[in-house]
Amino acid sequence: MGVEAGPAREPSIIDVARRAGVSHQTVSRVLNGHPHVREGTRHKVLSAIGELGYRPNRAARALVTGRSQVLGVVAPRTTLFGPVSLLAAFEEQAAEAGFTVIVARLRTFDQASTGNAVRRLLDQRVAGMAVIAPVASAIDALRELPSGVPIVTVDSGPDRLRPAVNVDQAEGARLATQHLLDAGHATVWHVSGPSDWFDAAERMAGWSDTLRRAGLEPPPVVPADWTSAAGYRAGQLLGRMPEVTAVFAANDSLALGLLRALHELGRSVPDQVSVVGFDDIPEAEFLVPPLTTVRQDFESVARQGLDLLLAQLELRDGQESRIIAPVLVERASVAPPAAQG
Amino acid sequence: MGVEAGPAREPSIIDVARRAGVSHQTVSRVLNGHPHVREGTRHKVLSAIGELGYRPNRAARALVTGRSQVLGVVAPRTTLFGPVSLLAAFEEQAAEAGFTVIVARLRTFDQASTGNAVRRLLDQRVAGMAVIAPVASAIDALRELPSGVPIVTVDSGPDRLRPAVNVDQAEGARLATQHLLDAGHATVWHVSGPSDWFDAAERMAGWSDTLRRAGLEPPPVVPADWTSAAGYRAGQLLGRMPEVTAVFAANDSLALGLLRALHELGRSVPDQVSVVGFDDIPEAEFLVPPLTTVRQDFESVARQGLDLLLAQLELRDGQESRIIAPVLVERASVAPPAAQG
DNA sequence: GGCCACATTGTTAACGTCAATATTCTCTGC
DNA sequence: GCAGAGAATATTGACGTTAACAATGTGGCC
Repeated sequence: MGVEAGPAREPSIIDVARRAGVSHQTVSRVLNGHPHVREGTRHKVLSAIGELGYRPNRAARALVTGRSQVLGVVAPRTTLFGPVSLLAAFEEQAAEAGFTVIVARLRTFDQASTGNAVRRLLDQRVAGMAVIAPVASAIDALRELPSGVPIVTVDSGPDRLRPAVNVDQAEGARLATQHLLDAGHATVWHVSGPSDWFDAAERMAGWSDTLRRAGLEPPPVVPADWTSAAGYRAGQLLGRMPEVTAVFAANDSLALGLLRALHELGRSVPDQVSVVGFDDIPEAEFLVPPLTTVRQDFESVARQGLDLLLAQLELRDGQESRIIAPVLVERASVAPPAAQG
Repeated sequence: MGVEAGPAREPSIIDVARRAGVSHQTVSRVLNGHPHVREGTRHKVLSAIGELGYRPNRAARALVTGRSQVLGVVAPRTTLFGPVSLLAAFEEQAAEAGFTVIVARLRTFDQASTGNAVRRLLDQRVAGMAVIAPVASAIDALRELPSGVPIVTVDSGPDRLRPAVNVDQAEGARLATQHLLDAGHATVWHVSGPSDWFDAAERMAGWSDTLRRAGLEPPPVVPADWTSAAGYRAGQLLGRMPEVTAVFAANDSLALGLLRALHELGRSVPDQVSVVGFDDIPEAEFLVPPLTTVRQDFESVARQGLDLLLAQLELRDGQESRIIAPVLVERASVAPPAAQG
């Protein structure tokens, strides 16, 4: 049957054309769903493709069209629940929309690393970029960069220059703080995230605004980072202050460390101290006590971010920034303050 | 100065050549570090590259060479600490080695989804693939697939057919179990992960082997998945059994749920019940009590996995499977059994 | 039955790069 | 100062695809 024993080159559009008895351009038309292909012809081509196990060469396609079906994502190199969830959701949804995703990981958010990450993605000729860089300096670095491609910032704070998708962090903080006030607490203390993170700043702002709006002067913030260790230290501090009856922790890991410190100090939660976290990590429900917290819908953030990016790519409408509302998840770590302060 | 107002086409190797006053092939030689380029020429080319902001077109390069600097990873679509850490480490190290990584996420591990994921990566003409699919069925699916490219399985169990990198899960379980026995417990109970996961099976095997080697018949396994919810349910069961004084949980999330249940049942940890987890999630140290657990070095797993893959790509030595030893992290959740059982 | 419109197919020329093959320098040795 | 051997550079031709354009077929209408 004239079988050549070649070095197993992958079949090309030409091989398919030969087998189907048409020109390679007709194959291309079938591949790209162009009109004006007779049904019988289309069928012949399709079966040739099947028999040969042909798969289009994306490099060749990208070369000739100058476009790629690749999206880049800049994401922090961390195992924090928020960024991880968001990234996974974005990757999954981009794949469903037919895009390939490449990720540039960021260990630090300084100008140089951010610039390098973006350049790496640009080197890959990505069609567009989503930036998950929840730190102001990283977003600033973007400003300096000659982009050339559409960029969306996701969960990285509002941006006057680019479309952005964000969870309303301040609103989440408001929900948490107000919930504690509504339970009857005289005021609410706050253990904050690292101050250069946008979410941390917004949560802090939402917290203090809520207090002020209730006619209260916010107590001093306990600064921390996102770790349980920092939460533990904060708890050792706050737990020794009898006037502290309600604490809003900037995320669930902090709250977890806080709970441990309060426990060690013999301060019962929620009887003596109420605690609210942020994120709703899968473990939150099973802490002692089950943690009241604020949930962010990362699926939705990812979907909106992708949609925003695609809107830019396709030059269609819907390029305005979007805000996602968080939601309070009530569990057992909040109660009215004990009668005797 | 003869500036053309074109549609801002990206500069090509030809533009660089023109600017440097050499042929495009010379530019190519400089780009690829070939010998026989005069120092002065190299310098001219390099500055032309800088002035033009030229970046090589990878699509063109991939097209002509038939190779790509892209690695594919199949990874579960989850926020579990283990897979997430491993994936992040692999991505980072691959990037350092000059490779681009694309990830195919797996929601379920059945033959069909695994096949699709692999095919998606193959469509992208990846040079090699790392598979993080800690479930037997997924690894089986690989066997059916015409690969064409080197594949390494990582943290997915030993594989007779392919090189693999794994943490010695059984050894980790042995460390945990033996540690509890050494503390004086009569036996050790086990809350297992989902039985189709390789790690879960190995940890169970390591646990029961250790008991048998100590002359003990393993008590019934409490089956669970990886979630805190399942750990909580297991704890409600085990906590009611006075003879249970030591529990090895297949991961830290399970242990966390377990701790809550024990706490609710008034069983003190570690005074009445000792608990050991697995993974050493960042929160483990701040649970009540701080959790003794087994740490896996995912950085190292990723490094070995990448190295194994590159060894195959470059047809060099070092293609044998590798095993990474886990390590016991002692904290406060283990103590000798109470005097009165 | 001839002509026109349009549907269908084919042909040719890029896209940017590297490999293979020429060509032109630049020495070295005598 | 000329041959010959390399070194250094240039020229040409793929790679697999799509776009632009050219060519052919097909039917309807008068």
